[in-house]
Amino acid sequence: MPDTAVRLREAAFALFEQQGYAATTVDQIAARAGVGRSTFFRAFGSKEDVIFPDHDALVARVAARLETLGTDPGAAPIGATEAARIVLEHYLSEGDLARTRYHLTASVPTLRDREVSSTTGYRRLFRDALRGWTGEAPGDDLRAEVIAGSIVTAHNHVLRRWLRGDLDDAGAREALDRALGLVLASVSSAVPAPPDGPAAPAGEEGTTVIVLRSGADLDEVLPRLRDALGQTPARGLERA
Amino acid sequence: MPDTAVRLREAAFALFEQQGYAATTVDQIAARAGVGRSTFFRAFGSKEDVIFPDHDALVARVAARLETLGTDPGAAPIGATEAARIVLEHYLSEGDLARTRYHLTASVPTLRDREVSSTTGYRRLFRDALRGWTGEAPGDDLRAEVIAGSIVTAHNHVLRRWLRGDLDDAGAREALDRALGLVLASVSSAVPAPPDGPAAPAGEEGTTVIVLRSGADLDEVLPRLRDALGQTPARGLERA
DNA sequence: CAGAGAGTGGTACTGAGTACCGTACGCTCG
DNA sequence: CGAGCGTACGGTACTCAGTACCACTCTCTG
Repeated sequence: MPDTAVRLREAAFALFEQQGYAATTVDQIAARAGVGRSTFFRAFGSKEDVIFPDHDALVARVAARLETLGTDPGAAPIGATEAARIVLEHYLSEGDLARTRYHLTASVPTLRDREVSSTTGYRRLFRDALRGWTGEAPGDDLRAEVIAGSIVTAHNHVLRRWLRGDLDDAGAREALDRALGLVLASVSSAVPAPPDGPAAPAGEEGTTVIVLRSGADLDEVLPRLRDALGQTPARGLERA
Repeated sequence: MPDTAVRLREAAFALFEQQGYAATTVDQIAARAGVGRSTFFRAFGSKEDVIFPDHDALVARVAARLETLGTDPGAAPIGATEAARIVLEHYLSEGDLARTRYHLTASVPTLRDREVSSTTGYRRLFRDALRGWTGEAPGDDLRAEVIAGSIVTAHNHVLRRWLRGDLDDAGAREALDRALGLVLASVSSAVPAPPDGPAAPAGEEGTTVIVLRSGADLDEVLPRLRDALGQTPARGLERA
């Protein structure tokens, strides 16, 4: 990052913390950094961009890691975990800068929207990479989307706890491993057998049964289950 | 919606489709609707808001449905499914208006960000409601976040297919049932025992069974279900 | 020394969003 | 019936983000 951009970023963060984001004008930032207004917009495209500087580079690194995933069923969870760790490590290396940004984004709706929309970029990245794992087609990739979303959610959950100060660096790394483990374990039951053909496995026509809080009265439930299934032969959601 | 707001919305959509979003000014919208510029900003807070009119009301309806969830382990998935269906039905009732908005949001980055950030609102809604199910604390609710995110992802996946025209109304309703079933099945294994503490309903010990895509092989499934229940006597998720 | 190119500052403009004021319409209450 | 009152509207003036453009000044090179 060029020298001018660094001075602008420092000036911006100082003013934001002092007067708030909305009350700070680009003129003030440029003046404090000792440069002209044009220079600010040349360095950062917008007032928001000064908050999220090297975001694009981070996305590129994650994308590069995810591109090596392939279709190996075992490699996908490991690669995804490593990709998520890249993002976490980036924030850890930022230290207080990341925490300052967190307090800004938490309080300013505009910045929160911006951050949220950036997580969508990660979701897309993981989704596209995971398609090789789930064997789904681009328009019809529910499982890949759900798994990708869960990974990003798990990462952000841990990151937010670190940003709030609930976790130190080591604790965050540990928590990310555990969170991703839990997510991938509960989610990989939705991943079918490795793709036989190019598209979805056609032969799978089984019955999926979810049982919640099954008590001792199983023999009482089964007949009612049979009734329920008889009433809605094709598909449906029944509560017995 | 007042008469003036309707005229403004129609004028806005017409101009957006004709000239594009960025090239259309608020002055033009107001002029076409036959009102002053002030009136536009009184009716909608901003140029973006005219695209997402009754969004707040929809959020409120979903929130109201989710508030009745409680801690009953069986009620949570059903209530969440119904809440998601409220959103889908809203879009279905909008018809072409929703599809026009989709094409706008798909092509204009600003509007896409806006829509993405609105889905975060739904995620929060579901997460908070699901906490009673997972028995987690507000700061430490990874499972609730993952499940909420998965529900929203599944809903949006189906919605997007409908918006693209891949699904008709009936197909969308059907697909939502299936998608939520798949998501809840793969995810509810991550839900631990219902909280033993004060939140748990003490007397109710029934068995909740959700059946999805039941085919003709019921007699083949039931023994395996019995086995599965035997293996995990307290609770669990099995895929037969 | 001449000239190309990059980084910079300044000026002028568009357009969203806000604040404020005057006014017209419809209402109720005396 | 008329006086008051609240609401919706139109208009003006302003701030500020973002864009376009031009002029200047270095530095590096032929």
